[in-house]
Amino acid sequence: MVALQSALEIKGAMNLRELAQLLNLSQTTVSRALNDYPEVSEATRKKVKEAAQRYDYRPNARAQQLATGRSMAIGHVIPSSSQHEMVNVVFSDFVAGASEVYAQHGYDMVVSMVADQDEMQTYRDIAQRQKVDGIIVHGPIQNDPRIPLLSELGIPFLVHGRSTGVDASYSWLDVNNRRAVERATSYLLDLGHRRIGLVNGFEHMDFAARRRAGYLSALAAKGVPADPDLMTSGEMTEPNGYEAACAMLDLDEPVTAFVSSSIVPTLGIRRALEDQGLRIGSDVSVVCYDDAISALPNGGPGAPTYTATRSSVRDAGRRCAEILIERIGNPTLPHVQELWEADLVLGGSTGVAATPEPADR
Amino acid sequence: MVALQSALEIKGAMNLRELAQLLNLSQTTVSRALNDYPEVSEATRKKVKEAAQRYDYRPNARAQQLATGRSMAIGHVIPSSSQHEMVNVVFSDFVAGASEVYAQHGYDMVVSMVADQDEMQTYRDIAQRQKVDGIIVHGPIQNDPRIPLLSELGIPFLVHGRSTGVDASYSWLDVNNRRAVERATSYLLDLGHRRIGLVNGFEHMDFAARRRAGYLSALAAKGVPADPDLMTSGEMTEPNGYEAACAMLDLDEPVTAFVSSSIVPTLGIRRALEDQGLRIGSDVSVVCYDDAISALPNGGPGAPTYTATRSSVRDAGRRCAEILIERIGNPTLPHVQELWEADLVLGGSTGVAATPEPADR
DNA sequence: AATCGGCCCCAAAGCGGTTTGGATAGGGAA
DNA sequence: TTCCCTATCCAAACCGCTTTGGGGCCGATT
Repeated sequence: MVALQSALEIKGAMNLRELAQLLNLSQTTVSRALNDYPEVSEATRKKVKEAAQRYDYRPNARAQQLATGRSMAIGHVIPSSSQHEMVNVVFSDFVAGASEVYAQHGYDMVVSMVADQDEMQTYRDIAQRQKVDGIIVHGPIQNDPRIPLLSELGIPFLVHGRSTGVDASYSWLDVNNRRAVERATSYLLDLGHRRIGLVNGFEHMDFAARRRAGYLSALAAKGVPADPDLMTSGEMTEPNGYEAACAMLDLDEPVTAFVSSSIVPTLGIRRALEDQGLRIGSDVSVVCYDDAISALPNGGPGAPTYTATRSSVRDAGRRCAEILIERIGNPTLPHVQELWEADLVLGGSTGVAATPEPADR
Repeated sequence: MVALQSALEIKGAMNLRELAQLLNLSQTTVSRALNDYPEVSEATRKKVKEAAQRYDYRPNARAQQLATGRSMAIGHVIPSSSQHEMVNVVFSDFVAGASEVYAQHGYDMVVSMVADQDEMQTYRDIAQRQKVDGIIVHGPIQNDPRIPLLSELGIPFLVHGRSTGVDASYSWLDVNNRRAVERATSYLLDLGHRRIGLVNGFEHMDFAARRRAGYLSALAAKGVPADPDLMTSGEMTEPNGYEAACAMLDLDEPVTAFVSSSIVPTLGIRRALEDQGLRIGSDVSVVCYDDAISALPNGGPGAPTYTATRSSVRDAGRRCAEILIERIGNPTLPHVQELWEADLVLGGSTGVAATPEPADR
């Protein structure tokens, strides 16, 4: 006893065998007592749990994982190409939501950021080496090869977003990006705007392509021709928003309104407008896609709230985690496909078009 | 052979025993061949590696972890209290840097976001259950209890930042926050500013306390009294920057310059200045602490580059990962303590004080 | 020819849990 | 009293890999 005590002090950790020995019980019984199996008497269970508490016994996770066949971890692979798109700001809020749910269910989150060319290999590795029990796929592109790969590998996964062009059925959670931007654009058209600039993310990304489609569809519905000069796509950064806005404001027929893909490039758009002495809302309207990021909220004290299509990426993270955990528990469940509608929140950044005359060149 | 083939197709994965059987070799030999042990002939090694390749064999990570006693993973625990401080923007860039290095060394990154009251338990759990081989401590506060805890648990760890008040020696990497802000403040004083506002993060965070100390020290050196009205601390968000700036601009003796803790609140400061029709650089000077965040770079096309103390948080992430991995390899190494100096980059956001008269009340 | 030392390879024992297939004892039914 | 059943516990197998401690085999040494 004393020997064990001091061994404990030295080792700092204790294993099941030692604990069982200490209690004069078998490992089986101790394990069952701790895991609330019924074939242990209440008296014994109590004794065991008390001892576990006193000696601060915690089962070795690695051994547990091997024995149970579960890793109790969920993988997030982030391609480094989409670092600017994903990693910053948006991704971290998503992760915050997801990990909340993971913690509740005892899951860990393993994040790999990986170079593009290694990406498929990384998925293979993660799945076949059984590092995780499930995977969340971020930033799907059109015809995303990761989806058939993961289906083939047979590991539960969930796509945050969707991938047009992928035939197979899979689980996903997406915001209706097309509809959101369609409504935003429509709204601007209703206000009389005819020169509406789209500051989009990279359009090989599925969400960006859908947003573009929504933009075009709204224009088409009102019979307004699309103008390539009014559509840009690129990294969703502040400087990119600025440059795009400058270019569109310098056109012969400048834009009178913007649809922006995120609050971050919108900061750049605002800066461009200020440079030209234009006022948001009255001179030029801006609608942005608002992911409800905590560090950069839309609105707040004294801030002009942007008219925005809003959908919380943190909530999405939470829900994605829930769905995936459920699928891990029962992989034969039919695929979950959730399409969220974004709110269109009216703010002070939009107003009727200043010069309604369509300026016949 | 044919039977094994089809079994492979069904299972999707193959284990060492099966591979060994297929090759008419023992598991020992196969394992040694794959892991480049010398006691295997080149011919055999070649055969084994080819077979492994052909059957796409990958060792089960869980079994490997149990057998080797290493998890090949590094833990990051982020207290949810500092979500706004850490998780967003800054944290994700740090992680991007770190995971680059992890990938090179075959380590995985496990991230836990956890409620404050559970934090210590989480560390205990992670360490004793051996989920990871090392831990990076984020957002140290003054007298941070995590440091003695982790020392006691005997798991290699590295603090990003430092913790004043902790006696024991430990490994850390920090930026000289005090010096950086001291220099920034000094610079503003040299330009003739006497009413300099400090928009700081929460000052129980160690880095924020040090920055305040640097601010105060610069004032003291020039004999300028500190004014509590000119010092705020809080979340490093846009709205907070705005509110702090507004309050300081509304004082009887308003500020003529700001020292800001991050690019994010600086966005709010800029907004406050615009509201009052004040121009950055000429009317009011701003120096900010720039973590070189990719989505919100300082400067860029057409952007006024802020005068800033700059230090890349992504580089810090990279270096932290390197140090920790080294410590994991050899835990008896003396503690590494790296203090980085931040650059003071001059930009367009600072200028001589507009009204040099100290306004004797 | 007998011994020795490398070189290759193998069987088996871990790693630290969970889970299977009994064994034992005590209580109730016949 | 005898028999059976249930409640409780245990020894051993197992998860899939690494690593220890040999054991042949072969050419070289004496």
